[in-house]
Amino acid sequence: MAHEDELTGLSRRERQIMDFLFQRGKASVGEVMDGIPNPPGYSAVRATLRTLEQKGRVVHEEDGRAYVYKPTLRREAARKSALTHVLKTFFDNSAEQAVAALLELKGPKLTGAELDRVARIVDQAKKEGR
Amino acid sequence: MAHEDELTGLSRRERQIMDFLFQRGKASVGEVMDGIPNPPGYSAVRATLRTLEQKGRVVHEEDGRAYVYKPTLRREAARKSALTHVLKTFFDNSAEQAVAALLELKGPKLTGAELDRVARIVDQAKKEGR
DNA sequence: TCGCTATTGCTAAATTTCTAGCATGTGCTA
DNA sequence: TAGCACATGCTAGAAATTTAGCAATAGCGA
Repeated sequence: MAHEDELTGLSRRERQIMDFLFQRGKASVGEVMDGIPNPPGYSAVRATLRTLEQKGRVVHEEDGRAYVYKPTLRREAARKSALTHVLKTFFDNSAEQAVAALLELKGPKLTGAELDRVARIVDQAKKEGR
Repeated sequence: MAHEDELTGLSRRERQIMDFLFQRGKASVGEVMDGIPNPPGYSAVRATLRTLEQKGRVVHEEDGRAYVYKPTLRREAARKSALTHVLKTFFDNSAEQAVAALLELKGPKLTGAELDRVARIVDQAKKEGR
């Protein structure tokens, strides 16, 4: 299960930076530095990114002279992995409870239209289920 | 925003152990050791737990001679914090997308009854929303 | 009671993470 | 062309994490 370490195998900074990259999709060293709270110096960010590349978590492409980094794991897969982990850790693997918490989290900020779309998603799942 | 560090401020082992504690509710040193993958020795687990206690993340009570540790953050709050983070990092803060991914994740393993309950939750949210 | 086992307290060392800074190269512009 | 701005590669030191091991104590069964 090489998957297990997908989430746990990173140090603090590494994870912080990975999260930012997943959020953004891709970013240069400077963008990472500006984007994370309590950032270290430029060199430190570079070094961490280099480590992540060595670990196979990110790749870089060149944009002019500058490197732009992006995660190797597709967003789709990363989402799946993250949700699985949260589900297992905090919700006893109950999707039902997780959905409830999710809706409550957003609370009044969820519009009726959004809820309608969610309802449709649930409906869809039900049809496919049988 | 002392909340920000709620998730990021922990080292690798610390997070791994915290996750386990959230999952279990509470656990002794031995249980932690048996419960996590690639566990270090007994002493290492103890030391980490002590650190976590010092950081205020767990407390211990005594069960006979043995210490039993549990998170200080209530499960409710921990759930909220974890979901918020996942939502922000992987779903552009879209609860809708997250619900979709959640249902897809479980896929065929979701029973019709469970989906019904989810549907009811959505309905409920809709009513409260206006 | 005696010895065995399990547990904690503590100390210290190995390893990893985190960071800064210098050397170097490249393009841009005055 | 000379100098500035900005990027990378690299090295090495500081700080934090992770780990092991020894001493001491308490319970429990033979």
